[in-house]
Amino acid sequence: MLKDLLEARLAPALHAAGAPEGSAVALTVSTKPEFGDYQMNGAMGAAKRLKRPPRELAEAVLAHAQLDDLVSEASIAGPGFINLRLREAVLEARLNPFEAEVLAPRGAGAEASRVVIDYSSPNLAKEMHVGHLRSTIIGDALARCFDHAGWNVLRQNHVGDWGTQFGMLLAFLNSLEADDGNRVAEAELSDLEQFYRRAKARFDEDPAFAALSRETVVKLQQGDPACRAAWQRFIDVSLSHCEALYGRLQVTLTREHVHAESAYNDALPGVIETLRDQGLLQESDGAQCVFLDEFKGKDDAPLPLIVQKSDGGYLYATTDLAAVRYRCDSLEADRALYLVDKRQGLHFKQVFAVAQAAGFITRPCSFEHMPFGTMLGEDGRPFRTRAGDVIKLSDLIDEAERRAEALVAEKNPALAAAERTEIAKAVALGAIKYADLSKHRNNDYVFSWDTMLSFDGNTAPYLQYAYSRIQSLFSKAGLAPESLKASVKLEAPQERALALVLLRTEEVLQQVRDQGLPHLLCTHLYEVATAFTAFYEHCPVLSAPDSGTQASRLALARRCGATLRQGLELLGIPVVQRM
RNA sequence: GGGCGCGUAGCUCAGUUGGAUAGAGCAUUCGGCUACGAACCGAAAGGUCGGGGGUUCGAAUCCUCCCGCGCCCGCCA
Repeated sequence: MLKDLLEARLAPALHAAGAPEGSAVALTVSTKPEFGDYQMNGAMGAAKRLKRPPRELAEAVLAHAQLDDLVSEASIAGPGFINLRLREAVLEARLNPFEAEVLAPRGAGAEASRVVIDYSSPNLAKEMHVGHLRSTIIGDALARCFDHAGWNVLRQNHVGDWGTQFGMLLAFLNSLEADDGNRVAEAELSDLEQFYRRAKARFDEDPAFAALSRETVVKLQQGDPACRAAWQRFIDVSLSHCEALYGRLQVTLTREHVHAESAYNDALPGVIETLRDQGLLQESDGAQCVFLDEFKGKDDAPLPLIVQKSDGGYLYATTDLAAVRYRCDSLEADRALYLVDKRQGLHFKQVFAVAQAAGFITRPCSFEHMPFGTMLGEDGRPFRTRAGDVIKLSDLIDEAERRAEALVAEKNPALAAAERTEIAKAVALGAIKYADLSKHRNNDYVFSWDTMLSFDGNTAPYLQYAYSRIQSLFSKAGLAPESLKASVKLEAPQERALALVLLRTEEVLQQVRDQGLPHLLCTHLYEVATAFTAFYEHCPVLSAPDSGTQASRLALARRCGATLRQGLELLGIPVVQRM
């Protein structure tokens, strides 16, 4: 990375200039072009700690730094900024062997570690709805980013397949089958949402049925074979629904990534046992709880994590503790990321703390809740239909594809129907995902069809468009991008600016992995696309002044296209040749 | 009551962990196709970064106190 290259020279220089051990170089991208490419801010911070004039320390840093081969201009500005401008030759050298850096995964490199990513994790009792979108999309983008960097990624779809509502559903299923026979019941399951609603209605109206439901839960949990078989059938149908949606969304989750709640059933008594052995368990109002000093409730009262109900039943805290154990011991993860709604922040803080206290974390593994906010409608309230119902994911995708198709037809009427549909699907998918991924996940965000499908600004269609323009260059030139042998020679300022942005990609991906923030990649790709259009406006490619310039510009365009395609792919968004 | 998070341009959002004159995109106003894709580009205008105080060379960012909103806080997940 460019940044590493400079830091490797600046860190020793900062030290040699007298800065205390561990002083940050604080190298950042320059805020303005006149400040060069990168700026080092660390001299000022270090000077403060040394109580020395910052400019003087900055001068000492420059005196000690060996930068000549990398930097064409290094100057001190303001209170003690060090502004650096990289040599074109350095940029060119790193730009040209692009296949190795951009296209090929780094494989078992420096970061070859194992990361568990817990995402999507819908409840199988119901059909997937927009509430599952964020975890699914953000988690999948992160999984792709870690994959690309050579991590061993262990996707975990922690689906909800256990719990009280399954008693109700199974009881309802049984009653339908008693009435109508199996075939009809299968048909009923084709619309899970409606099935759930009907079961719930009966549960609320019919006390006998409610009682039956509760009995059914007990039978299920005791392992009654008939009950288990019906449950398994229900789960299979529900999982198939999920898989169909994952397919439409081009999400990389498959059945092998499913590690359901029920998979931890056998481990739950052991969790309680260990907690008891560790002396962490306390009974409170009949429930088994863990109280840790760091968690306080009202009036400094201790705040429990309840791990076993007074009736002996286990809770999701118990399951999550078992999952921590499994992910640490059996999966041998180095990091475990939980893409779960931010409302569960306290829950995970407690679970991770209890797991630590109980010794469940037996090896260095960082457990990280990656919270995200709620998807809101344009009225600022949680995104729902007019009637107040949750919006089914399948309906959302249908609507996006319908709108995208109309849009593509309007913008490019010349396209044949088949290609138009293909493009519309790519645009729809990009719109849905990018709308979500381009915002900081921690905040709630407002869902808007118009913003989403807009072709302007920081949107997926804009990026897809930039990519298709590059492809158009190559098809007009009548050559395949791979066949190009020329290397990039940077001359125009727009070429240089584009090169610089492209070479920042790895830095950005590093941040995405460190912080679990895919929106940083979105922002970066948008910068790539705008830098490309500036280049495209000012630097004729096909009608370049000479063949050398043309070849160089094509090589730069190719590199840019590869970065856009790769970047979008890491976000789970497809590109198209034409649109 | 306690805890967590949020509050930045009319709207939707960034802000690289304390750095230079706070940035984009929509929308608005103006300008650019006999131009490799105008599905584009350029320009203008738009701000007391919720408010006060503090820390220092320097604060949207850190500390503190208020205001407003959201969420969480013992047997749902």
